[in-house]
Amino acid sequence: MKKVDTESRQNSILNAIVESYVDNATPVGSRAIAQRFRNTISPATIRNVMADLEEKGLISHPHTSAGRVPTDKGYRFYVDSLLELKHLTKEEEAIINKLIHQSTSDIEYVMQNASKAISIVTNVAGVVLTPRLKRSIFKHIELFNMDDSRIMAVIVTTSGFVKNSIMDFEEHLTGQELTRITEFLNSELEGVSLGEIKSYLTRKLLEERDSFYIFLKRAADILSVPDLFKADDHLYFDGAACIMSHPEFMDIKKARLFLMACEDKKGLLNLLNQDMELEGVKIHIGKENLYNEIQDLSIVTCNYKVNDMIIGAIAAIGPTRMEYGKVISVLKYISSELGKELESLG
Amino acid sequence: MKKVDTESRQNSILNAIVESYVDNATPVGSRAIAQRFRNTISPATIRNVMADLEEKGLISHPHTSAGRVPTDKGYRFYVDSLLELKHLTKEEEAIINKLIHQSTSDIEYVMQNASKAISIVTNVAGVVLTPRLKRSIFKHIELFNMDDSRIMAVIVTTSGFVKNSIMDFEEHLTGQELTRITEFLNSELEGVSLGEIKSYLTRKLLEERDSFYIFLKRAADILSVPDLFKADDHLYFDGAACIMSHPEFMDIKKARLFLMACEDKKGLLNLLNQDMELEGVKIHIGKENLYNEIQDLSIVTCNYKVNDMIIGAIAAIGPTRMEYGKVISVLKYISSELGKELESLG
DNA sequence: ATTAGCACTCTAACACTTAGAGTGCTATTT
DNA sequence: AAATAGCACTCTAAGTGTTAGAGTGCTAAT
Repeated sequence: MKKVDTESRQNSILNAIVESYVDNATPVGSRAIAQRFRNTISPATIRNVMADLEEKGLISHPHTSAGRVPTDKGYRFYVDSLLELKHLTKEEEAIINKLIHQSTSDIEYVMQNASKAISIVTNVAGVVLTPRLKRSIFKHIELFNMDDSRIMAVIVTTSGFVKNSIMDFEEHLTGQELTRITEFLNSELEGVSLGEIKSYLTRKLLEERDSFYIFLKRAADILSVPDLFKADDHLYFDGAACIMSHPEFMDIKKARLFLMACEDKKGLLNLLNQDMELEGVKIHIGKENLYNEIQDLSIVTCNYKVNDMIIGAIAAIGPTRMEYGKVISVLKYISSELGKELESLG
Repeated sequence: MKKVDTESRQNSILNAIVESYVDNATPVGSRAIAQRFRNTISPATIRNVMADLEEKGLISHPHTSAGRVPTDKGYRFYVDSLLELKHLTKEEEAIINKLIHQSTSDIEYVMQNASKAISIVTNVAGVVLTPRLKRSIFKHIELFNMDDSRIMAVIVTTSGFVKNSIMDFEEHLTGQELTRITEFLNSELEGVSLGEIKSYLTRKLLEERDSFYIFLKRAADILSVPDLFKADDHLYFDGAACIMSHPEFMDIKKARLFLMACEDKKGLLNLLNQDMELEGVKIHIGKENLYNEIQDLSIVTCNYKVNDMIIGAIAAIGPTRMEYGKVISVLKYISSELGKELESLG
């Protein structure tokens, strides 16, 4: 009899279990798996393998005599080693493109639609984090007096994002002075990321020692207003309703906990800000490593770029039982399309 | 025997039914009502009155032998004629104030917190519509060249709202020209609402016939960019999770429909924009007159003002069985606090 | 090493029963 | 005439059995 690689058979059976469970949301039995293998392996054999997988902690029994269900660890192994990406259909790409590439210059609208696109195509909730200002590249600044004691600054980034901030400023600057400072900053800061402006100007300050110093200092003071780079922490969310179509949320209690997690902007913000730094798609499964240890919830995140610069992140939130292969592909695709759209707006 | 006013007794019994049902979410029987009246009326009598109320369509039987439940029509009568406003507790006011009067100049944050305040205090979902630009009063404008073909306009309103828009403009204007136009607009438009700017300038145009005409025309052209007043259609939403604590959403199907209604930004936007025009609190009960006829959902809306000018709206969305008296008071209070906060930011 | 066979377990579904809450009607009281 | 007590009736929700079927784990056979 031909020798079978135990390891690889275990893997392919785990793979089958996960996929069957993701499809049907019902514990999967040995018979069902055997059928997936066109009965080339008997249910009894599969039961043995299942026992092994259970010992490894990759699957579990809800009750003595029910089928098997993947554990968090099982999903983890699946996404790390087994999973195959699923290509998007033409229709899905069309839906996404239609939503994202609207001919509008309204970034808010694009973001909102991106989150909607995620949720429609993946059938789980979609989240979009606005472009991080600190990561954005300076394009243009304009300063002007609002009244005697307040200056308004308008900063435009290469990704088309506009940030304005009103600041109190004790000493009144004349329009001329402001214009000079504006011109100076515009010529000086081109291509600098907003996050670096402060240190950039400080460095400049150290170099300069002549009459220019005071002038430069003033410009730095204006831009050091704390509020200027704050408040770009908006999350766009969509798909709360479609989440409810998953059978795991038959129990309202669970549905509620899920929604609470979705509404926890701070937690999501932290997670996205962290994940953003890492390349590619990141997956958080169940209790694994979430800020919030309560429920059967997975989050898949992916950053997006403008002109090859990481600038924000998008995510899908759903039950641990989700189509990871598809979700990953969708996020990658949307990330790329969103990046393109933002470039065109910039 | 003393003669009893049938009408007024019917009313007070309806009142008791509604309030009991709102409290307990369970069909209310004659015994329970009798107890509410400290048994000054017997259950049998109440049954007779209930039969009358049912004939009038104000209450109904879920099943032959269950208690009574208010119909949409019953709620309508209740809110129109019977309802007593409920005062907020000091604690509730404190929660609201803490959320709204943050010492931040970030309007987004204030709006988000206002929606959260609604949902926390009323235990239904809260919605806040951003200040309508068209209703806002012009305070300041700044125009500057982004590059050869694009001008950026930044408009500041008295409510502290800042709107910026980038527009393509065939003919290049020099910085000087732009500055002159800016100065002109600033002196000319003070106190005009953004919605009236267009007609205001058109009127001016008709009056003027001299060399100033071209100049004025140009200014009008710049401000007639369609995008400038668009895109202030953001809704802040909070409380999807807390909605799930209501027993009417035990059935996931209903929960889902409810969430779908909450996510229907367009529908809500329409409703809020309409209601905004009317003074005071507006209530939409059940199938009564909602854009969406599917479910047991009520929406209560209230506009808010800045400097006595109606400028936006807030709303509470929940099951028809909600504490109208409280919700109304809360919306009024939050509307007023939100207005104050915006004035202080302006 | 694999598989067939079989005893065993657990659930989900269905039928049946029952307690209790509530109604509506009628006769009685005030 | 209006209010109420009394009572038969209805319907639900909860509990109890029962059963079919899906699934397991073990052992013996291949």
